[in-house]
Amino acid sequence: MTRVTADVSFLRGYNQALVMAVGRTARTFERATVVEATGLTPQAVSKVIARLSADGLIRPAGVRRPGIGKPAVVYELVPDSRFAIGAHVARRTLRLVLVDLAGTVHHSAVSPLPRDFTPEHLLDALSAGLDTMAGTGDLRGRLTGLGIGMIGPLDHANGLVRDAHGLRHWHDVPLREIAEKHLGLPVHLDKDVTAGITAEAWRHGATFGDAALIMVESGIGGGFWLGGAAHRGAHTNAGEFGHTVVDLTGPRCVCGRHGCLEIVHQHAAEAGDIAHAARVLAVGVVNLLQTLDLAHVVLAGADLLGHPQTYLAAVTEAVQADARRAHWLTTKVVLSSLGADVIAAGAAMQVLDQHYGIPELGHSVIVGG
Amino acid sequence: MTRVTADVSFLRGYNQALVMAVGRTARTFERATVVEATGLTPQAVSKVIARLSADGLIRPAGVRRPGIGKPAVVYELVPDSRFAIGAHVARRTLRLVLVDLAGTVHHSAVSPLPRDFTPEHLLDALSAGLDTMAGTGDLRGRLTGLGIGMIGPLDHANGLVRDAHGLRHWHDVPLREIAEKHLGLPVHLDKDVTAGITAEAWRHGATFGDAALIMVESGIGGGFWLGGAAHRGAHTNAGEFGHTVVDLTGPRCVCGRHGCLEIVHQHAAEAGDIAHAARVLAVGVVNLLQTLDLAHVVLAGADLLGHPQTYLAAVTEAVQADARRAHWLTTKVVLSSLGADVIAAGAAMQVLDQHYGIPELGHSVIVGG
DNA sequence: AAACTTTAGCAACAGCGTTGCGTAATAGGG
DNA sequence: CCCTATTACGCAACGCTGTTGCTAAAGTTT
Repeated sequence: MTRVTADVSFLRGYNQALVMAVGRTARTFERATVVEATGLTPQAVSKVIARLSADGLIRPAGVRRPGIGKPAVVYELVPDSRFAIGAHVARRTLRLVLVDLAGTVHHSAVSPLPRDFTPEHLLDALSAGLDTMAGTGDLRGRLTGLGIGMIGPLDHANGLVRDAHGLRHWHDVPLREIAEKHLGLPVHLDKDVTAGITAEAWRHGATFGDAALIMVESGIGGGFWLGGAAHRGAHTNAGEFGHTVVDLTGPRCVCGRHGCLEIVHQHAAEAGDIAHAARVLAVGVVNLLQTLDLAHVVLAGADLLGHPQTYLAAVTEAVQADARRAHWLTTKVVLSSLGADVIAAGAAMQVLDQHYGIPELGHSVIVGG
Repeated sequence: MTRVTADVSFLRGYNQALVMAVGRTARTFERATVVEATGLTPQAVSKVIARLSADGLIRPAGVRRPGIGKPAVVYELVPDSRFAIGAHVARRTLRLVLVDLAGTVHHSAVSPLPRDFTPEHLLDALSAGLDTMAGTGDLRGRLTGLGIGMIGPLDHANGLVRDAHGLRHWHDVPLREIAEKHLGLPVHLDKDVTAGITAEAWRHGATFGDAALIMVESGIGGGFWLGGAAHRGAHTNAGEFGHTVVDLTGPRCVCGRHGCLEIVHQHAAEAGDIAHAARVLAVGVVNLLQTLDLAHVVLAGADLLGHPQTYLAAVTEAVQADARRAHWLTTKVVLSSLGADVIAAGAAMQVLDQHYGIPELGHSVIVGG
């Protein structure tokens, strides 16, 4: 267990991050906007704004005349002041995206990976992709790092791929370390679904409540945003949502149990009954709501996005049927606005978040073993 | 949404809480212990210790002679320097406990509540119980408040009971407000299961990882401790774990869905097959582990504690069978050490936690509607 | 008695947000 | 044209935090 001590530099980072969050959410903002959103005094906001301006992260963008009195200075985030590259490592493909400080995806590219690719294969593909991305513009000094969203299981805290599902050459690979050495960039490693939900949270800003990203793509996974941060669990293994039992008498799943959401859904989909498959998924989603009480559910993944309206309708209907019992149970169900880029973009945003997001405090890590 | 700003007073409270957590976990401690546990400088710890000593929260408890050099001063928490009273409001009973700063339960008392009791009934029972508790010793100035753990749904942030299950007279009752007025004490209101998991976390200290309290008592509920804090969800409605579907073709539940964990479990229990009921519950627990990746599972509730070893064995077996796939997936399953007091004690500890626990920051509240 | 080791704490310091108050910039009224 | 009200901004002093540098205290060992 590690525990971060709180000193004055934490205050600096924390309040700075609050202002950045305002800038990311609102297109433009002024001092009074931040004061209201954060509860800081105007004077404190002035100091923070001065620091951020000096770093080139925000800039004045005109004035607003309040009718009477001195005009207010309007600021805006400088989106292209910082960039990060995100990678989505799937079983057969590598997707790379370039994301700016505002969370906008600038470039997106997919390249195939060899069947049963090795760490070396991946590093070469990353290296080549990074060169292409960096070649599209002069990013020197503005590139904060590379985020990798990958299938698990893995160990986020130590940057270790434990035993990636369906990949033979990935047992206890210290991917973060070797990638940093090979690429000369800070690297952040996380589960694909966790990266994905970070993308949604980063773009929505501080008002984003507890949420889940439901991903259907060669399996069913869930990424969680709880209490203002990504939830990874005790061993970075949260999100194996597809392997929750929804049918005690159902068919045997690859995981050894019977009637997992994933196998029941798969049978329905393979039978061609997508509507039924979507309703099965919806049962699982309502199970999540009962357990975690979420404000947002975001749907993503290639298999799901192949029939977006079918899934959206089924899940929305099930959620509303359940919420009908209580008027205050409001949960928004949406399709991911980033589409197929959501994992890679989220991985990039995790890197940006490490620098310009709310710093973590009292972070306890239990390393299993 | 409200967002708390970070200022120097936050630092004070935060680091103070770190020291208090050390004192609560370890029976005795010295300056060097805190330095290692928190990462603070020795000098900073000295200042914090001086403040806490002045408040009477900790005191010197001898010296340790390191063999060579100046002896180190050994400190200890002063358990009876602060107290809180906790209430567990169930459908037919009210349980009250007196808890000290160390988390020790001093007195526990159960009194019956009339069928379909009203808010007035409860206030009278609370009032009478508090007088008895306070009469057992002079608590003036040392009683920090009353915590209430109650069946939901309720609104934790606003201290409102929305519509307590099975109680007719409890629709939108501002219980926190009227109880504070009636009793002249600060009152904290939360769901029973959330209070329960707080008890476990408070007693285990900072090393307590992600955890769940599984409660089987006229229904099945779950309380969650995630990322170092209680997880309540977007509308204080997290934990309706009993109403997750585990059998798509199962019997219809009171909630309207089919094959909820609660109804399937209930059928098995009513048939007298407790071992089978326990295995059904275990399926639900493993579902939780798959979703949330927990480090601890705590079992509680009157119905479960009537057959403690049966349930403990079934859940432990299921968890280990699942973890067998990966050596690093370690989850501890235990029975609640506080037994029947866990909810009431946890409610009391929530009050203590508000004063002497880690202050929350960046806490966003979404009020549904 | 002198040297060494370990622990404790005083004093000065840098950096944070806050407070008090003066200044800049605009519109409207006399 | 000038004055006033209004709105926004920022300098300067302040209180408080944890940090740093250094000294003092209280033991054991030689």
